[in-house]
Amino acid sequence: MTTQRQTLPDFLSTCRWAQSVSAEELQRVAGEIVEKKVPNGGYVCRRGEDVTSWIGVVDGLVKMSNLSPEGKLTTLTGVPSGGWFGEGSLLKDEPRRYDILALRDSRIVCMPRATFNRLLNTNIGFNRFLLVQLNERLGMFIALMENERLLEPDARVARSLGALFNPVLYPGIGRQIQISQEEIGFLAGVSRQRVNQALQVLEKAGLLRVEYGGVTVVDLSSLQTFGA
DNA sequence: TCATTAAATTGTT
DNA sequence: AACAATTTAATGA
Repeated sequence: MTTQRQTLPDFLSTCRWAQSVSAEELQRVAGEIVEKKVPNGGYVCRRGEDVTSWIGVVDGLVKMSNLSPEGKLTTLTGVPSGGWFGEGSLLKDEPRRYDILALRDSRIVCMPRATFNRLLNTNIGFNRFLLVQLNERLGMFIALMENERLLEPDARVARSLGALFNPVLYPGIGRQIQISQEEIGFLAGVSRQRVNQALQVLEKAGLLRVEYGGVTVVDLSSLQTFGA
């Protein structure tokens, strides 16, 4: 495992929203952010909780999921390293609507609501970032619906994986991601067996490499448009 | 460091 | 869903 210990300032410098924040302000923000480690399978936050912060993934992978009253688990989306989420719940001032689970040991940072609001009230660049982020996510969910309705399993797997490498939402993510085929199945809405089959097809097509417990993307744009 | 074992993940039916 | 094979992680000599 390449467990590189990235410092908080290092991480923040890779975040797009930080580009529009002055050095002094960023330092102040860094001091207000709380770091925490969440073990594989642990909760980053739970449905129904008060939303007290905006959440960033320094290293790791988390998923938003929802447990229905009948006990059916649905995975909505995954957030890899470099991603921030929860701005929707902060802006709406409502309890968190989904469980966030770590898919592997993850380093998480929490920006307190007060800090988030200060940036919102004082920094136009930050507001513009949020617009772009919300717009990008909206596009992602629309594409997701399209995928589920129109595409065959190979393409669903390809595009679900491709979405994890969205450069706008998750900048700085490499080409490799650690995720089990079972979890890819949850994200793509197909069985683990079918994921295995699809990954082999995609590997033969030269779009990615299959590894134990993860994949490395070789041709991202082809992956994101597979089946078009 | 090496060997053994358990746990996780993959590949196939 | 079940099973065997493979890879990794953990343990202790």
